[in-house]
Amino acid sequence: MKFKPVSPRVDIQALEREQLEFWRSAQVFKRTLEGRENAPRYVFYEGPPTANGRPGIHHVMARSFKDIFPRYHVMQGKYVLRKGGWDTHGLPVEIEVEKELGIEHKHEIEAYGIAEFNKKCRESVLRYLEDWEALTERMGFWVSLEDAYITFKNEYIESVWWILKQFWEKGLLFQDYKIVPYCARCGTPLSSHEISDAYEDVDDPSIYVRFALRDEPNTAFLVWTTTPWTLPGNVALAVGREVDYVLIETAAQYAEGQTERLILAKALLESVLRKQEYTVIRELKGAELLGKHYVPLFTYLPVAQDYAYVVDGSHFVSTEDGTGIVHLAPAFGADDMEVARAHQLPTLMTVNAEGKFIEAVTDWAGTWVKDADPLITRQLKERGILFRSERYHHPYPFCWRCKTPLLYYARETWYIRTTEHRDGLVGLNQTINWVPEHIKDGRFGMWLANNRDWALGRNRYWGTPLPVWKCDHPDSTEAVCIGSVEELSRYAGRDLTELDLHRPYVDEITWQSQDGLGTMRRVPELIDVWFDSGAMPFAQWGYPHRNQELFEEQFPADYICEAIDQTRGWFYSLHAISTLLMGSVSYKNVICLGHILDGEGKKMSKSRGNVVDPWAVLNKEGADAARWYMYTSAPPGDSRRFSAKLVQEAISGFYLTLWNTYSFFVTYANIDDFDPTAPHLPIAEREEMDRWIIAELHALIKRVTHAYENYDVIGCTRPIAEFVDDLSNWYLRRSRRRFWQSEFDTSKRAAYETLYECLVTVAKLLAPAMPFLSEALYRDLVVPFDPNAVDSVHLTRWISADESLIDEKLMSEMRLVKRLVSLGHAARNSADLRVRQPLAEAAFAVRSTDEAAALRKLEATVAEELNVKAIRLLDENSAVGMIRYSLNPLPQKLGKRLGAQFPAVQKMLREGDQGQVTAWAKQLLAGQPLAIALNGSSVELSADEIEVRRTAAEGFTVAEENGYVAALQTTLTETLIKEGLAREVVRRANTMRRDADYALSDMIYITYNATARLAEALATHREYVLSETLAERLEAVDQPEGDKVETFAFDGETITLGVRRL
RNA sequence: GGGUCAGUAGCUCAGCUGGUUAGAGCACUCGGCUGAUAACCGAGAGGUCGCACGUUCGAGUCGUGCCUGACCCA
Repeated sequence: MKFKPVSPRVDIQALEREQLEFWRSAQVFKRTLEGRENAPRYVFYEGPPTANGRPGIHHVMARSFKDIFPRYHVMQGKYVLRKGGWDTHGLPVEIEVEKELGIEHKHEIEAYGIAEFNKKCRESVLRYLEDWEALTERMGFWVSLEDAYITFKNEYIESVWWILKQFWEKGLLFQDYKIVPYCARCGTPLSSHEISDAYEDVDDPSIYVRFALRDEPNTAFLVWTTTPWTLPGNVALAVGREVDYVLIETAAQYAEGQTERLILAKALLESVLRKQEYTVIRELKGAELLGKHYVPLFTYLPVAQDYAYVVDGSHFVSTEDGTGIVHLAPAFGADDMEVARAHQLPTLMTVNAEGKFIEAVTDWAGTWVKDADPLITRQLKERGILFRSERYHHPYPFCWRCKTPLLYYARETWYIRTTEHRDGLVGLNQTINWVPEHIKDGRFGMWLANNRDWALGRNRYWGTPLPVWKCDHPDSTEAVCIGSVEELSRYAGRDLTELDLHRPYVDEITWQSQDGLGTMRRVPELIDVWFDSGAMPFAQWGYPHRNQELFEEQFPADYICEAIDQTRGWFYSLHAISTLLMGSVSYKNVICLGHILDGEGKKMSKSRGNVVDPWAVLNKEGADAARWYMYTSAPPGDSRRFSAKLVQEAISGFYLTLWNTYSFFVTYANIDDFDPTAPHLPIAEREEMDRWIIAELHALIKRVTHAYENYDVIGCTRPIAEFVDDLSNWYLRRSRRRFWQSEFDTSKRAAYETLYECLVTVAKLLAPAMPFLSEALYRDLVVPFDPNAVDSVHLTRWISADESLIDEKLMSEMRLVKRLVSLGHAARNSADLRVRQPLAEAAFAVRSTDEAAALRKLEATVAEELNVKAIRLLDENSAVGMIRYSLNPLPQKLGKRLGAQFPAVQKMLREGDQGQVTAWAKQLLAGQPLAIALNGSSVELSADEIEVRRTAAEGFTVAEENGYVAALQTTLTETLIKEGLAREVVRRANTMRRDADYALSDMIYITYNATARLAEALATHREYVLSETLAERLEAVDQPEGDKVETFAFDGETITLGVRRL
């Protein structure tokens, strides 16, 4: 039986499509579960994307990282369910539909009809589902999309309701009046997650205004604000109790004949008054100002309580900017509201839900508050209240979808009391394995430590309705939280199984309250979509109404992976819900990905036009290459650049090297009819080179396995590339002769077996990372030959390393040999002696007797690689004059011991005269300690504290590096020269073979006509030339002829060669 | 404005708890090798390790401050 022939040029697209076809027809993904029903579980949770946009290259990245560990654990024999999911609710969806419908305001939606609007949302949300499914399949991400959870499904919502009811019953779900970032256009508060990316630098008004003291003539508090529209809502001023203030007198006229007096923080005097002249009348502490009344600027609203006086705001009043006196409008600021509550100050709601002034604010009624700013400022100026008006450049939050400036605005909304479980959140986080690690105690840990209650309510349409029903009678406090459809049916008194659990249908469900006062109606709010996704461990199974056992075995997740922006998004919502509900983590390991940048390191964005189309990459470089690039280019948590060029480099550096090794193997194995199923030669009986690459192979298995167990993606991948480089460019290069020798002896067999084992093992190690190439290798190398083999590499078991084969000694010996060979090449290069010219001898100096032994053991490899007849060790005597010594005191040892004396010792040893250094060196090489005089005292230095290095003396053909030396015998004898000439001919003949497109095993007939010396060389080395060129005949003729005839001139000789296939 | 991470050769990245003269791959130049390779081997060129100060016998590594970028927050 033959291996399937492979071209040295791989068609990646064809290869990947073949594997996809195979996976599809053989249902390989499905079969990863079969027969494993009782196997240990490995649990992966899919963070649901929203399919109302096309997937981008960053999704390829996330999906690559999501895929690799489940695949590995499948190979470890685990049962790995991978349920997909789609996030379908929320404002982004609504905004898309609003755009389609040409709707700009919330009330238009109600006019359009909530039922119809939500229907559109539902249609829009899976619009690009097919793109997502196609991309997911093409890149080889194995996830079950056919039974993906969808957050708008009734079963899903019902689970979410159940969770909320648990919180309700524990008193964790509550309503409160709070200041929230509010989008007046969308008519809904935004959660802190949603205002994340929303700050933009803008110019706002910056005005200083006078608040005249009620009881002190000519005197005013100087107050600064960037939101003039909040002034009509002012009820108090705040100062810092300990802050130093000053009362000053300026030149300005407060009123006719009265000089103005102002109060402000001392620290801000200069920055506020600038060049204006003033006199300090008095200094005072903030405490002295408390309780002082001032004249309100506006009195649009009737106010019953006592207000307009100075209160203590020590914890938020700063003297960084402004005047140190802060104006308080409880309806429009969190600090403001807190203080107002403490002092029972009124909250003046001067602005309606659309962000416009209410009727009572007669001067600007109906005006959008931001538009009112200049109007208010002008009025204040006219009234002589304005002290100064400027512009202020600062970041201000905008609605992330509609770009309307957000208002901080008092709203009654729903919260989850996460703060009550802060310790649990923090403690459980400590048990999670975060990659990169710093997220645990950094971004995520600090967020948990400063936890705030989760603002849950949203005043919108397309989302999970908050399942709380309240009695509509003002005197009633009756309220109930519904945890299932069945429960709702009970209250409603009819079967609601078919009810769509969205607005407006759930809103239509009402019933008589128990207390008989009124009707139970659902509260208007929906919940934050983040709650939807955070509930997925439960809701994806419809728990607890359905699939209870399934939930239990699939909770918590072993592994999740998303980009870093999910820290306060999904990572948090998952963690918070499972902590509050179960007292458990919901994931044990998490990889937090950095963002993807373009080839220039710029952020990718549609507006910049630098977005990479994932299909362009998948259809050209292919999925494996894209995946490999993602895995190897940077640690997962770092942001990384992405371009087709970078992916291309990943291919040529690794993919093609591996492919070529594979193609080499197949080519020769087929010539020799190598049978991989025949009993293999025991490793111990194979050659040094075989045992070495096998040792490297098992060290690789160990390393990669360890990395997989520790979620170290770079460790899972980069070492494989290093191994393949060793395999191709050292093992194979040095072993080629064994493959093409004619006799099928033990050595040849061992070489085939070794290379075969390496390729098959690499295919398995590579399977989770490069699912396509590894599958192709496995299916061509193993499946046709082994009747017991499963048909997919992804169904094979992960190999474990055989420790007994990891011969560390041999590995370090080979490292040495490679290094010495490298030096030998360098020496040849400096002497201008090409490798085809054989030399009599190469001599090496090494650093220890162990190394000397290693060189002797592997000298054949060195000799062949360097094309020298003999290898010799340089000892101290034979190297006289060729080598210089230098001494290197080892800082790690001596630095510690000698401390401040070290530099002097270092100088003395390094810069001493050659005679002295040579004497010291010989003494140290003999293992004797040195005693050197330093500042009158003697310092003893032992042999292991100083490294003796040999360097090449000038004028010799030697090369040196780190104490290793290679020296060449450069004298050329006639014999060596003739051998060199023969080799020149061999190389040219072989080039002609290749140009003539002969098969590797074709025998040829060579005719030649050469100058005398060359002809002599060919006669002498006739056998050599015949065997090296696979020639049956080599004949001197007058007119060389054949399929190809060429004339060459080199080294003063000329030859005309003709080759003909026999 | 605060936090986290990053800043090392033209590009992509290694550099462990401070320790020798800072490395690799790609790209470039020159030379070699080639009966698998879009390879490979050798040499060359390319670095104020973001900047400054400090701790230390010794700092790419530790500390402080600053600059730049990304992300998260305000």
